[in-house]
Amino acid sequence: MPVSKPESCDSRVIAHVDMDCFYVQVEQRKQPQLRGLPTAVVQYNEWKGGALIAVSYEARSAGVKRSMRGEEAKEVCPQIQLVQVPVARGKADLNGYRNAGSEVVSILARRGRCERASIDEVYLDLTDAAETMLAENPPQSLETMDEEALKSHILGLNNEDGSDVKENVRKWILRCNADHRDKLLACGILIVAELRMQVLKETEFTCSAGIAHNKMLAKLASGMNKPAQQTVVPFSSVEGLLDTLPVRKMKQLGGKLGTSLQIDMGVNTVGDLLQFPEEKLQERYGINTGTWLWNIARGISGEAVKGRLLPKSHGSGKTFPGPRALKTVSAVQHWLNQLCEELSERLCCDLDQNKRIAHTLTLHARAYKSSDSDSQKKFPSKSCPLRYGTAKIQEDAFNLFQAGLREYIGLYGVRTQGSDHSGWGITSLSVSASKIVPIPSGTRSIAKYFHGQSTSLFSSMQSPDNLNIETTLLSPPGSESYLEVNSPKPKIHFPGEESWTEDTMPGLDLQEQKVNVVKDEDLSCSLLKKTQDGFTQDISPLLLSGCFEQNQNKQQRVFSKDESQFKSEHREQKGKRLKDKGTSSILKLFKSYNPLGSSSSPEHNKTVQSTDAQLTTDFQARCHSLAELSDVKLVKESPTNSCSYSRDKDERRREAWSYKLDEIDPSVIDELPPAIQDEIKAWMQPRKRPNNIVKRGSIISHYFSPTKKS
DNA sequence: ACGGATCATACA
DNA sequence: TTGTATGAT
Repeated sequence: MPVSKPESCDSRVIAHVDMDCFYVQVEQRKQPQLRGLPTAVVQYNEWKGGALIAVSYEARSAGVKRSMRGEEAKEVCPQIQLVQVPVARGKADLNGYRNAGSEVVSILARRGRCERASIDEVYLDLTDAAETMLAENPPQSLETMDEEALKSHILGLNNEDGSDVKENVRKWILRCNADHRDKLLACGILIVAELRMQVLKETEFTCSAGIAHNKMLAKLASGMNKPAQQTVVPFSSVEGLLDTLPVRKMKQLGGKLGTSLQIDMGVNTVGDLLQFPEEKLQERYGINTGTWLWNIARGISGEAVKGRLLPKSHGSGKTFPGPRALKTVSAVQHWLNQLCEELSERLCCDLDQNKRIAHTLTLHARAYKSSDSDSQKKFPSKSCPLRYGTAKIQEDAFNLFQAGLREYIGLYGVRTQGSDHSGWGITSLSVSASKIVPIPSGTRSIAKYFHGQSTSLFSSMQSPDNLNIETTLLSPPGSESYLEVNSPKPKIHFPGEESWTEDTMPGLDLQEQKVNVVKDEDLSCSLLKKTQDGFTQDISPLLLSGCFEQNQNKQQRVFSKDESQFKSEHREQKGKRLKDKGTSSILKLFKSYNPLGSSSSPEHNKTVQSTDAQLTTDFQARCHSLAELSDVKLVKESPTNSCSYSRDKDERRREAWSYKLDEIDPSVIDELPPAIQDEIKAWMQPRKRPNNIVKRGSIISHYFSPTKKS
């Protein structure tokens, strides 16, 4: 599982920053009267007071532990304040925590490459910042030092009794005779201390950090002194640290691999690993894992800090434990609809804020069958191309579920028809969106060029007639749904499944179907909200014009053209772009290259036909997605969920932009038609000069301000 | 048949 | 590529 990578440089400065009981802090910021009190965040209050998912340090002192139930926590600590996770659509809603995590990331990313490792953790590569500081402003020259830096814990620094600990730390940091690596770490201490103070000042959240020469050690260190402290691992203390460290404390060794090391190899501490030759470990655990084990025993870990501030996938899921297992297909459909609503909303947020499009929709489910205890894991996950629009995602997810169900039932050769429903149930459902890529850079500016903003579009699109056109496509509940469910036109093909018919499609009991009405208020992109609020509409033109066009004349679509047609059409559009104001010429362009054709066709194949050698599949995929985007349904916004940050919205958006722009893959541009390339290059020109983020932001806002033309 | 909901990554 | 398994928080 773990893979060893060559150590790129043995004196990197890596930090791991971990928020302290993050969910609790988020809730305490919302309710400041909870600060300082023993507090826990709990979800699903129905059963035994709900499960604790975050516990404040005051509560921990009182003996409250994570994965206690709420009632249990009350027994141990009667004064404990239990705060429930927000619920939306009948499930836990973590958006508040995600957004709070984004606030933190945007601060921590200021001094070096930043990798968002989870909702409340990041890795930082501060090597460059530390080297720069060492060259220009070495710690030795410091006359004052932040209190926060002085509170650092430095592993291996012996604190003799009676000696002033902070004074020792100060001396260690200022030490002139330190080797280069220690000096770099000293700079890291100062940088991280400053970052943590900025986080506290700007978000009111405390965090802990580890500072070391690689990710593994930094991660290890960040957990050693919590909360609100930082720990440093100098090179000289690595051996002693690992020697007595239980293997399961090491990241990646907390599961089966760690257990195997203990049981099969008698390895209890990381130090115990040292006695095994590399070949022995490779022989037992494979070449990659073996090498990795041999390296980590020596404190070697070459894993790079990835520059990634955003998640690579979005998922929405829910479990239905035991008695709450879903027993009817329409119950499954109902919950799938809820999950897909949430997913769709988050995809819209991502598109709005980060200009990214997801390409793959995946459904995962778990099922149990009472007779077979092992049947839990076997429900297959299925995926398909992702089409934007809540109703489409719902439709596709449901089809994926049915496909999985057929396979699952086939696997067990079950043929229950109605009678034997009691042994069956779906115990978990989740939908996720992956393969998220940035929108090709030039497209937006070009689309913007083609149509000026038209605020009037909004009102027309929000008129009731334009809403819920697609909801009728969803099979209605009740008996009709039954038929639909049990003899579906297989929209997704699975090998070896051709022979299945409705006779062998028994499925779950349906007699107790509860009507699940597709709600009229759907959730929409915040881009609508923002524009209504008078905020910038910077990404709107492409989307809105696409939606507008779809609503105007849905049938008008063009399929399969070759590249010459693609190009000539582009030239044509470019020639008369002024006349095209209000229609989405660029979108037509992209649609014409949608290899899957119109989404109104129920058939979407799993395999993309890449017969067209002119364009790379990557570009085709992007065209496809852009075409699909035009089908986004526009509807009213739910008041419960806004995906914008709570503060400094505009500023953060701009920050997100400068980050994204840096990430544009130049090769993408090369794949565009020459004429478009020119436009993009002209557009990208100015931002090459400044290396300063503030300056860059202003340039970007110049180019993207809705009031100016590019 | 509860540690729930999300994420990431390696491997076949 | 898709689906599975593992691991972490």
